Amino acid sequence: MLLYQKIQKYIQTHIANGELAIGDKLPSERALQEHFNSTRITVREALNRLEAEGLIYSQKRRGWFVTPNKLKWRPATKVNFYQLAQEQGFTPNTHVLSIEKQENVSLNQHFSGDTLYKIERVRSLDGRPIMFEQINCDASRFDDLESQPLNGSITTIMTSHYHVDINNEECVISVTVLPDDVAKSLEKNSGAPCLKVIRQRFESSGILIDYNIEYWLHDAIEMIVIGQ
Amino acid sequence: MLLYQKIQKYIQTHIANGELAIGDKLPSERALQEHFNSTRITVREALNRLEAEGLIYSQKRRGWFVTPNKLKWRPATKVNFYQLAQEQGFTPNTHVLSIEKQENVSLNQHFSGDTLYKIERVRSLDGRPIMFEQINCDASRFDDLESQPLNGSITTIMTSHYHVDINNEECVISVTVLPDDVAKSLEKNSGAPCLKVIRQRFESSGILIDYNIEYWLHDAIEMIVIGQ
DNA sequence: CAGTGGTCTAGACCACGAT
DNA sequence: TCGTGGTCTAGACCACTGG
Repeated sequence: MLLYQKIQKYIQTHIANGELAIGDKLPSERALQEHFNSTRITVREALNRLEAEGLIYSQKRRGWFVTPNKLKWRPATKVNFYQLAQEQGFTPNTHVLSIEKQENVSLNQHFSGDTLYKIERVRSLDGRPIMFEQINCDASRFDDLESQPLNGSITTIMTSHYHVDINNEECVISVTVLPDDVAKSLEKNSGAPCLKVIRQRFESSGILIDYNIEYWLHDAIEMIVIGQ
Repeated sequence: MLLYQKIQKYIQTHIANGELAIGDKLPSERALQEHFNSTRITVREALNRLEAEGLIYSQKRRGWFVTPNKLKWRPATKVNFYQLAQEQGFTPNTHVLSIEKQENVSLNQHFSGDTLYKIERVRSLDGRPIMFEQINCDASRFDDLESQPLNGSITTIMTSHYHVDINNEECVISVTVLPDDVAKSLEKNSGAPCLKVIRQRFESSGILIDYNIEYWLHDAIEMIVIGQ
């Protein structure tokens, strides 16, 4: 067995038998290096593989930690983030990074209005930032949106306050890496793998309600999709 | 700018301007190392990041190549792999690794029958293996399945020959790494990131038709999901 | 058989986090 | 300030691929 595999197995075992619990910090890279009479390169090879596997994660310059359970998410249902997270035993939080109006240029293929709202938020579970989202919608349709409580469910605001009826949505899902600015917002190193979701939601008239880009940490989410 | 980022940018640029086209082999790690007066560790840092990004991929001990376009896949529709691939300009292929009957033990929570078929296949686009799947179904429901052409659409066989009506399906999607045996089948290094999809399909009676596990290379697929 | 990627050693310096 | 992870150097040997 290769050395990095031994290190991997060692950590896997300690997690499996509970000596390392969810959220715990792993020994430092140098401590592991000494324990295995090895080098940091090899230790980091093992850590990187465990990270790809989703067993551990790193926060920039703070260290390596045992990954919590994944949030099970059904994108096609209207259950909101707070409810979903709480049902699964997490303490959710949403931090609004920014809301601004901008001219409809880059997204003009999507919206008919000439001014858009752009909202950026970070969502956390038990204090761990796991998702960044950018929400784009028509400013004329959602007049004075900035005065609404934007750290809650935007969907609820849209349906209750603006009387939008969300009829259907389309998600495009791919695996890629966090853009640098998103990585910073999520306290991750640049280049961290993620699940990217582009969501478009429509009214029954066919009009586009919002166009959203979400970046989920790859180890923080499990999507459940029902077809037909 | 960091050295590995310079190397990354160099390769990105060469891909963007077409000097490196889809499927092309990159210069060897040692050639890149010399070109940047650096070391293989740093070169490999850059290559690993480009791989995570999906721009390049490696085949075990053969080298690094420019990633082809992603297959756009709508899991909830019944369009089969061949048709989908051809519509998008790929030449698809399916290789059946094995078909065997086994006792219903590990999956007994899913099927009522006491014997199951287990089929393992690898699917390729333009000669590149991109997906491994294991199909499990009830042997009594699909009598003599091994005499059917298993390198085509199993769905078509089930509907046409066995008169199954597929009513709905549930997919559970997560990001993880290829298990070692799957990595070998796909000519990848162990630890390669992937999209794992567990699909269950049901008849309108609610009976489970098949229980499938799919591993897609993370850079080979883009899923499109329609909700409501 | 030559060249490639896969694994590994034994160090180093720096920026940032915790305290 | 000290310890951490992030980046980087300068090598080495081995297993496998391809010619």
